[in-house]
Amino acid sequence: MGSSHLTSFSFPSSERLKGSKCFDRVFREGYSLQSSHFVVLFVRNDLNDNRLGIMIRRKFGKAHDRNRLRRWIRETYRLTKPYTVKGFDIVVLPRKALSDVFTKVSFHQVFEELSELYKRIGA
RNA sequence: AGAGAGGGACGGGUGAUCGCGGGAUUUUUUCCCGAGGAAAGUCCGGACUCCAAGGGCGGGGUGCUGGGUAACACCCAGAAGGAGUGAUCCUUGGAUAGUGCCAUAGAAAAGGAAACCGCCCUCUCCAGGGCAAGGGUGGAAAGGUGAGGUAAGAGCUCACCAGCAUUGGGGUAACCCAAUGGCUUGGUAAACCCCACCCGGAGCAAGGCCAAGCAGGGGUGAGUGGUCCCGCUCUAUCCCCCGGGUAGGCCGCUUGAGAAGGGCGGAAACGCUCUUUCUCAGAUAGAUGAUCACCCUCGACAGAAUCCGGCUUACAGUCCCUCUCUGUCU
RNA sequence: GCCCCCAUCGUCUAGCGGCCUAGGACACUGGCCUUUCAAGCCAGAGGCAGGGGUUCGAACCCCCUUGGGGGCG
Repeated sequence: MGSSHLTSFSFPSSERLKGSKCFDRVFREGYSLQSSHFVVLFVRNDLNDNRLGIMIRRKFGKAHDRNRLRRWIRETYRLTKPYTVKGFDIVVLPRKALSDVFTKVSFHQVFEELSELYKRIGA
């Protein structure tokens, strides 16, 4: 019971989306969900798990801010894993509106917004 | 107490839970480590790797002097000039090797030439001659100030000052001091340049190995192409273009001009030496975050990507050391 | 990550350190013309990315910062 609880929140490297072919497939065939600050693209894969990819442009901000946003997106994915439908390749993109207000945004706001989008995957 | 000057250290802490990267132990867990003073800009200097092998040159860089260093455009000490009451700070080769430029204004902007308003003499005027003190122009006007001298003036003469040259002395040197001489020589080298010293080029996506796959394919060139560019020289069936195929894994990859402490040398930067001291990120879609509790001053700038030595830029706040000036009290 | 390049009116661009208070084209505004619009003519507004330095004087020369763009196995 304890071990299943541990694995449910983990984030191994097999659950990360790698390779430009995989990204191209999501962009070409995927469905999109949008909020005011994020775009989530997803497409069904042949695996039992989800795979998460994050794309943040250099234009978004300095390296420190890009790292922070990437960690927040991954943390949100990790914490909402038990409530998310399995078997999809997911790509998360920040929109331009986020980079303008990013210094004032907290983790909770990102978490609220992204977890809503994650729940709608596959619907 | 106030106002400053110089230099250094730190960059929230502790505990718990979940999660991530690496290593050790091993077959399943457990333990250990895990961003910065700037990791940044890529502005310099190296180490390292490749460029078939060379050769000088072009070209580039640095710029008071001496020392330190693997090396530097960095650091330390000193010199000259400038700013400040001061602690301190700022600047730095050569303009008598040559060339160029100095718009407008101004008479004249650099082989020593020139005269607009002027001054003086000859003189009725016209005109001729002497002069550069004063005015004016300009960022800058051909040494400055004072006295003598003169028709008026002028280094024409003299004194002092600035500057130049020579000689002597001190200092490793930049330079300083003294004497003598002739009376004088604009600014700009972050303009070309001269002098002294240094530099081959590209960069870890360098480069090497393995696996898979495609087509041992087609075309141009023979003094063309490549070694950063140009020229010379040397070498080779080589180079380039079009089209096609992969874009996976491993090595490089982190122990190093390393850190801490002690001793010695040195004025300092720094160097030498010892410790059975410490080992301190190594990812590759790219690891540090979230939650809870407590405390304080409620946390700025901001994230390693081959590695070091600097410089520069960004930065909330806290602490320490040395020194200066002003005011008050004893 | 490493290595380069660029920055001039709203846009595309000229520009020997002094002629530059920066020229031209399109676009914009106002006027003339036209019954009206377009075209044409006349006039106007609007810029050297920012900060230091060299120079008597910088769009131009030298540093630093910022913002764009490109190349690589």
